[in-house]
Amino acid sequence: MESNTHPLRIQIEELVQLTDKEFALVLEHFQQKRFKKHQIVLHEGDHAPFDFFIVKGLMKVSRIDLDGKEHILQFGMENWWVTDSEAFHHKTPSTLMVDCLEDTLALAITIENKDKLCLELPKMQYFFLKKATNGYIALQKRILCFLSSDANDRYHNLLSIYPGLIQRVPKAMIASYLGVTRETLSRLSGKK
Amino acid sequence: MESNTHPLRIQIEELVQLTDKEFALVLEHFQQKRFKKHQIVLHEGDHAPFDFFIVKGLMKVSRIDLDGKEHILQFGMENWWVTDSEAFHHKTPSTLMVDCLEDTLALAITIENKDKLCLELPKMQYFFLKKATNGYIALQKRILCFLSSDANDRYHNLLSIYPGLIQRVPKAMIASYLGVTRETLSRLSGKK
DNA sequence: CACTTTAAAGGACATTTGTCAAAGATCTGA
DNA sequence: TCAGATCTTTGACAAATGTCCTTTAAAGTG
Repeated sequence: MESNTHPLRIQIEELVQLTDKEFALVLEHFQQKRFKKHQIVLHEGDHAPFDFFIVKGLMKVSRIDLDGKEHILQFGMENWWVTDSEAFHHKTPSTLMVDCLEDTLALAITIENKDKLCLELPKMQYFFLKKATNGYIALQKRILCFLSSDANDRYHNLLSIYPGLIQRVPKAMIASYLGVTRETLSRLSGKK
Repeated sequence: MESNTHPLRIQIEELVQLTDKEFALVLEHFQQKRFKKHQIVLHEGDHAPFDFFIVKGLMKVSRIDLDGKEHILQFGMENWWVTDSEAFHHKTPSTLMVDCLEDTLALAITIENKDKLCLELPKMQYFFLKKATNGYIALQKRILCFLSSDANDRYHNLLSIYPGLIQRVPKAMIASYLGVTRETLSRLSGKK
């Protein structure tokens, strides 16, 4: 892949500029991973050795509750970062499951390499700080959506956050992300 | 206040060690602010010039929706950080309101001083990165709570996140934080 | 202390959402 | 292409929650 058009480089350079050499250094800290559709990337209870930058494909992060119902915390498509954040950063057993909804190509980084990269290239610590801050803001918005919007509004909000997702994911999973049953989501479809 | 027992220093030193001189430098980037109960610290639509570290007192962050209903995104008591994150970091007009539930003493930092401090003292950038990451993890947990728990579970979850809050805040506000009406919360009180 | 405001709880009823069941539609792999 | 699996929609009913209202208690104010 041409370095200048590498999706990871494009994302980083939205926040900080890198030389070719610096980006090469960044890439050295990642390993490329391929997963097949339906493959489980992280089992609940396991340690989470990687944070994944998705180059191509689609993953989901979810939890199965005591009644066997799946609750979807996050979808990850191209250019999204996906992991169990708590397990990854705190080295605790994962409470979430990560699996693939499509064949997926990802760049994987360990917490050790992430810390090392931040020390070697302080720009990258700035990059990760901005990404964490923006992630925090995005989750605040999702919470406000739970507080103030009904399922219909949340559905339309989802469409704007994940353009194209609706064509790639069963509606039952969309419902799970929204916190309603598939029946409720189905009844919503009639409404604007 | 004795420097070694300053609440801000205690919080920072949970993640990075500081010399007396370094902590003095940190403090130089903040200004002390006092607010009275019911005082509005940030009006919706205004710019958010400060992130507040609460030394003493209690604030809330909320939004009033089109029907006039208040939705509470966050409470901030001692040692919590409070602002409209999006408005503060992106310098956009605030979409949230911040006000005081008690007389409050806070340390206020501007985004310019925060950036400057991170450059002067890279440890502090690391500190803010860890805080942002932990904040992200906490919000993920709150979202999972919305997805998988009923209001009763969310209520007990709130009690564990904000010990002592229940004694300081009207139940109607607790209900607003949980995303239910005060009547529903009242019915819950009977259940374990 | 008296007075006003605010908070809490509960009842009655309407609305929303979940649950369970069934049927049709779509996708998928041999 | 066919047959099984998965997905989506719909209906009937139950459960949860919201809305509106009243009553009582508690807190704040002059």
